[in-house]
Amino acid sequence: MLTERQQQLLEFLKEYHTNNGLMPSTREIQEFFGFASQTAAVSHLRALEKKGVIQKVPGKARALVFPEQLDREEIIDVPIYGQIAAGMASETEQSNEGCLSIDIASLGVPRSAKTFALKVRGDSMIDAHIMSGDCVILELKEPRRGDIVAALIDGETTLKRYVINDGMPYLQAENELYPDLVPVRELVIQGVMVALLRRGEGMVA
Amino acid sequence: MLTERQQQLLEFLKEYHTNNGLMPSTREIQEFFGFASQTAAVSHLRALEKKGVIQKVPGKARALVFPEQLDREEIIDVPIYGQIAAGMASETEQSNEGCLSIDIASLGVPRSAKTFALKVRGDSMIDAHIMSGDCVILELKEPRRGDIVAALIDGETTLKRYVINDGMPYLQAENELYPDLVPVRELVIQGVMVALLRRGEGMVA
DNA sequence: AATTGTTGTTGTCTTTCAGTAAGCATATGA
DNA sequence: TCATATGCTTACTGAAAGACAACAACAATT
Repeated sequence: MLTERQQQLLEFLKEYHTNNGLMPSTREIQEFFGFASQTAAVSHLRALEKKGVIQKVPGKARALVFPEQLDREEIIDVPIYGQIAAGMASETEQSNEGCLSIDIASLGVPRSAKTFALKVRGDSMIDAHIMSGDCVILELKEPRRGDIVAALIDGETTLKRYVINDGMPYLQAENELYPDLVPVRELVIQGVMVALLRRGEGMVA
Repeated sequence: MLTERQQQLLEFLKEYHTNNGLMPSTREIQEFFGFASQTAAVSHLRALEKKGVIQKVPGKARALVFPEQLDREEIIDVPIYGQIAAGMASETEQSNEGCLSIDIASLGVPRSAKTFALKVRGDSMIDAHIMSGDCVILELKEPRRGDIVAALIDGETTLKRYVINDGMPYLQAENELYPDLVPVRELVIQGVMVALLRRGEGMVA
């Protein structure tokens, strides 16, 4: 549908946008492609708009938008703090190992929610269908009974189910091989699981 | 850290950006807040930049960026076509039920990959820890043995493991209660699973 | 043979827009 | 008390940037 030249232009727009967070002006496009005239860029943009791959807002500077960006939900950036059951001494230690960017609608959390992510290590939650290597997204909020939580228990963080029995909260593994973590000295809930992201093709049983 | 007025300004910037896909000019900010001067907007922006919540590119029009947007990976929009094992007559029938926007690094697919998503219905893949209600992300590519695939088999689409035995490909459920889908009349692979998104807090066992 | 789309050119015009100077009142912390 | 941050005002400048007119060569259709 797009010609080769138009494809090149679109690619430049995308690259410029991801690098700079804004759109190039027509003269910047002109310069990049070595046009002698600014009008060349303009007419190319017109062609791209006609084919629907960009939208222009007339009269405004750098006012090009990708249509898909417009009807996209708001994106939030969930920091990945590290691995669970493998450290994470305290909440403040943010060993920021990258970010997970996803739209709020798919995550299903309010816009104001404080969220973070942890990579799961171990199979203590396998019966809740949480595998080793999965990335769990947690929200900072009060847990309700039955929630899966990341908890700091006696110095170490684990992912377990939060259960209340006779008014006594404790942690339950979802694997018969693991014992419940009954009455504890200290129990600090660090986050409540709200979503899970599994990645990778080599999903061998 | 931010004053109330600065918070209002930031909120306006975000709202304007999500609505229009670009940043407001200083004069548009002025107009929105009813300032008599454009300089008021400028100095507010300067304050916001000093506090690190926005970045300005000097000399360029509408050149405000949110820092988190800059070090963000590229976002791709994965269309959700519908439910699996519940229809989807053909590949072209895109009953677009929203979109899942996520950064490519977290998805783990190349930028050029053709992807789509399906909501899982049923528990035939429960032993591969794919639950009913999960959202599987699939890529349009050739399956390799052991991959989990969405396949059109005799008119209906299902999510199964792709197995080759004696040069004969067939589909295997990951649940003892379900039979293998052995030699078939037609076997069209619609996508290979590359990721999975589980959502919702009520993750009761 | 005629029309439309692509890919350009030279020029010109006008608006948008960022940036600065200079000033003023009110808070807030050192 | 003095400096600094906040939250504005009026007035001006000049570059940045969009838009248009007119033209031209070369496809690809119709």
